[in-house]
Amino acid sequence: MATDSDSGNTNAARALAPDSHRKASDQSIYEAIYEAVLTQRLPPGSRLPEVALSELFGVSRSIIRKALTRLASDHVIEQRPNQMAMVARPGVDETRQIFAARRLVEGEVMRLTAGTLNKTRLQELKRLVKEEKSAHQSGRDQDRVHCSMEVHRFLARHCPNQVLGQMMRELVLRTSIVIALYKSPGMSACFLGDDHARLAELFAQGKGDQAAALAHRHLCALEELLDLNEADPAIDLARILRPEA
Amino acid sequence: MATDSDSGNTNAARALAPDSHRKASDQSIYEAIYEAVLTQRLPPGSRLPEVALSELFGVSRSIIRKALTRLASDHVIEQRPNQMAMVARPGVDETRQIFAARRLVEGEVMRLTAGTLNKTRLQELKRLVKEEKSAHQSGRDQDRVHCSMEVHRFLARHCPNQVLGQMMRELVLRTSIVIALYKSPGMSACFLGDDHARLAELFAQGKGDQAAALAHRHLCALEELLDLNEADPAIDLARILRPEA
DNA sequence: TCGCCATACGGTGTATACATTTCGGGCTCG
DNA sequence: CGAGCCCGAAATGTATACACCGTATGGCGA
Repeated sequence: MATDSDSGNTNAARALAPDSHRKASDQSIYEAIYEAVLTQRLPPGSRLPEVALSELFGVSRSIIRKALTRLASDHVIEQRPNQMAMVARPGVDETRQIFAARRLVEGEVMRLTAGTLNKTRLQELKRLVKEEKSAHQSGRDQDRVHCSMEVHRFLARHCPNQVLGQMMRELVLRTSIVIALYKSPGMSACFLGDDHARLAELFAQGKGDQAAALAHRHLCALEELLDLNEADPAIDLARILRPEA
Repeated sequence: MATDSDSGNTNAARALAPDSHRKASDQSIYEAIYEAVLTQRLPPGSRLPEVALSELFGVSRSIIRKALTRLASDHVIEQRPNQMAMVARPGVDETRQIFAARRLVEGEVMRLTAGTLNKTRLQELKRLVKEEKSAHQSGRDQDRVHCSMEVHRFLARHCPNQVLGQMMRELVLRTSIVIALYKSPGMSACFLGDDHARLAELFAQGKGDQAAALAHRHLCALEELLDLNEADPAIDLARILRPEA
């Protein structure tokens, strides 16, 4: 069986900091890991050793520990006593709850945000959607995922209610994690991007309720695409071999 | 240094731990501060010096800093560089957003939770409501606040969707903070407890939608009671300058 | 007397040393 | 030959030392 630790460590290093992250603040480290998890460069279960990270970013473990504590608080990573932190690996039930919560929150964000964006913001949104489509057609899956996430995060960022916006951002991240965990093999080829384009259109027209309904369907479709009914045997084995309370 | 009542700083000490918290873990410290803020023993703006806390709990600053980092992540306290942490003091706009978010989340929690409680749980809920009423009639405001919070936290804890439940718990805490900040003078005498009793009744009958509607009205009424409209800087300044004796 | 500046103090920011725990390799015994 | 035990490497948990920053205090000059 492939050893988790080896691959996880190496991948973490490559996915996080190419080279230039000397003397980083805890905020920048938090954001680096956050971004890496969001774009699925750090897959669920990736291990994050404090010493390796401290050497990577050129700071002491204090800073790393602060960043990890914050990430754990946001459910991005799991921290167990005397064990290396790892990117969160939510179970099936939690996954369904995350989707349900996100449907609720994102729907309201849509309602509140539609019609409040000026021309510049709308252009930016449409550019994101366009870029996502382009990345999809070019087969650049990494970029496609990034743009898809950014569409949702853009809406969360410009929601008049920033409390809800922050919640939505956290849920978008957790959604990204569970998608990476439970996506079926050919799923990356599936194109949900039309939804984003239509969403942008509804935003331009200020039709909040319709945008909310579309987002709701969008998320339902996304959840349906996941292998939540019969988890992969590999995942089940991984879960069984890593017992916890 | 004199630990007399020279300033409001050391009030935190009295509100947090009488004496028995030697050798506490970061989790217990987190919970102690969390509980103190929730029950308004630590009012908004209270300062939380790391050294004082470390001596109070009998641990080093490392543990304190971890607890404070988590509390800041949950918007319980505000942390500025090179400045003492203080209990959060949200502005008027954020307060409205917190209420709006909580209406959304708590409504859904009601819908999901109603009808799922067994007899034991229902009894426990009714006992809480009863205790709240008793505390109110006896004038024990501290206990009344505590029970009122516990009613909502109880529902959040038993919501089938724990992702939403956790969100609701965070919103309940933030609501408690802004209530302490913006409540009008005679507000503590106002009795919203009947709502809680009716809520418990609707839960027993499994009427989720009605429970959600009631919770919505409950929260609207609560928000209306706050001094949010004429909240000019004078109020904030008065609160800040007050030695809080 | 009022206002300004230098200095001291308290507090946080960061790094590091040491203790404790976990996990894996390798040896030994049945 | 296999199972169990021992031990060491490595990671985290905790405490502490030191540097930096912000603030308050007190003196000095106009």
